[in-house]
Amino acid sequence: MSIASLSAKLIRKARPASSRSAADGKTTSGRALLKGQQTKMAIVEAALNLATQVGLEGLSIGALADATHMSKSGVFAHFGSREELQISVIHQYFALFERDVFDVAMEQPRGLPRVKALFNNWMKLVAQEIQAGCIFISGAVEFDDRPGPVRDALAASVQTWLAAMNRSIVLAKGCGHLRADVDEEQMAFEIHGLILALHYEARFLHKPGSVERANKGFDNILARYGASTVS
Amino acid sequence: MSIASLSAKLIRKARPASSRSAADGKTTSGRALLKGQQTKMAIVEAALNLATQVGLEGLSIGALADATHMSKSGVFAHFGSREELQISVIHQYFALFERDVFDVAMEQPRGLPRVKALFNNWMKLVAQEIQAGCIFISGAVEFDDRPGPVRDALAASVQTWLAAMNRSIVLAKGCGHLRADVDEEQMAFEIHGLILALHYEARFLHKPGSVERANKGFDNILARYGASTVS
DNA sequence: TGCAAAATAGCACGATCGTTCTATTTTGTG
DNA sequence: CACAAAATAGAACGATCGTGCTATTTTGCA
Repeated sequence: MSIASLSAKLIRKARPASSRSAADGKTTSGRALLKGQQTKMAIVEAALNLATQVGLEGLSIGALADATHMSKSGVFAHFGSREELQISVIHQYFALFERDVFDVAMEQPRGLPRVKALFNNWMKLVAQEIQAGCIFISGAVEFDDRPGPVRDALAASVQTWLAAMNRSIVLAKGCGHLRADVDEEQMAFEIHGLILALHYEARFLHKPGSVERANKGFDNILARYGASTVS
Repeated sequence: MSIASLSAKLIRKARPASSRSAADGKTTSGRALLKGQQTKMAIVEAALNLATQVGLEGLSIGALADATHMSKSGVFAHFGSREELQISVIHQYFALFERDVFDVAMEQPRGLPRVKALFNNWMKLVAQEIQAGCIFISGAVEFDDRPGPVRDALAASVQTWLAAMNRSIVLAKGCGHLRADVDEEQMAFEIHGLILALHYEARFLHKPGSVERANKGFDNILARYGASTVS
């Protein structure tokens, strides 16, 4: 099940290759990819690596050409514009997020276990991004004042993910794992804040113990919103 | 009293003019400024306005020259390099932060009232920055992977402010306004998260009700950390 | 295997950037 | 008022950027 089941086709449009098989040149249906699509996937992957370091705005076609040992025009031809490249990177990151954070958590039963799993996976990703940067966070700053298709794609991805997080909280409340008077939006807001504070203090300020503080903050939130005695 | 009393001379170095009088051409000592320093202040002010919209990295000397009706080289001569311009903007923003957030709050008695005032002023600034952007937040993303003097100046400013916030919490604990077992760093971390979530959800996602949620989050934090019955 | 089509490279363009150098104007002061 | 110094303008530089155009190479299929 994908996050997009919440708001179908919001994200996935005209994405030719599956998001699962990363670089083996096969789709989920097993059909071999054309050479062009294969290298395009490799380019997008390299672009994502680059963007996590320099941001979506810092992503340049020249640097990407060097990283992939291709010519500028060779890279460019796959996208037709820099904006399209940025959007591809956003979709790629969304797919990664879906796989590493969402899908794994969905194996947990609905309710508090799933909420916890979503948070923990999210934490795990952001914690490893202390070295690499999260384009959902850096992109928000880069495009908050810049309307256009890139901003739209980014906002749609983020909103889809936040909606998924929200929905898991609603389900947990429905299961009786959270207090009946819980404001789900409020709880999601506070959790989001913990992630952002972790990213800020660990990645920018290099403050030690940030991961522990984010985890402790989540415990505090659960203690406030959780129904009496749930582990 | 200035924030810098916490870590003296960490921020202020070789800042020729006072940060108080913004554009009247007088220093606090009353001595008239030379024309050059006057226009430099005007440039920095315009640069800050620009930077809140396009970020420190998006700040270009050409655009700044247009905004101030000057020539590129005329603007440039005041700083000698773009980095120095960026650092000037950071110092200017820090001064604004000090005046609007810190100094006003210091009029409150130490303890919970001062902590609340610091948060409320901070909120007020970030809330109005929903339209304009906060360079302490955007700058963190832009320079988290880019070592150098600009990053150093930014990190020093932010750390000075966060230390001030932290100190006010320590004092509140000392006053008995907070529970004796409060982890001040943890509390500051969670508050920082609320501000960051507000900036993210309101400015980037345009989600309504974010200000209220940040305020509610602060109430929740106080409810958890506050000593029994304090208004 | 041959051939059209797809993929990639090479090159050049206009624009914008930070910066430098030199000339001109403006300022402050003896 | 005069004159040195400070402030500003103007033009040009090398670099980098996204992008378009045209060859050349590579691919996949009949």
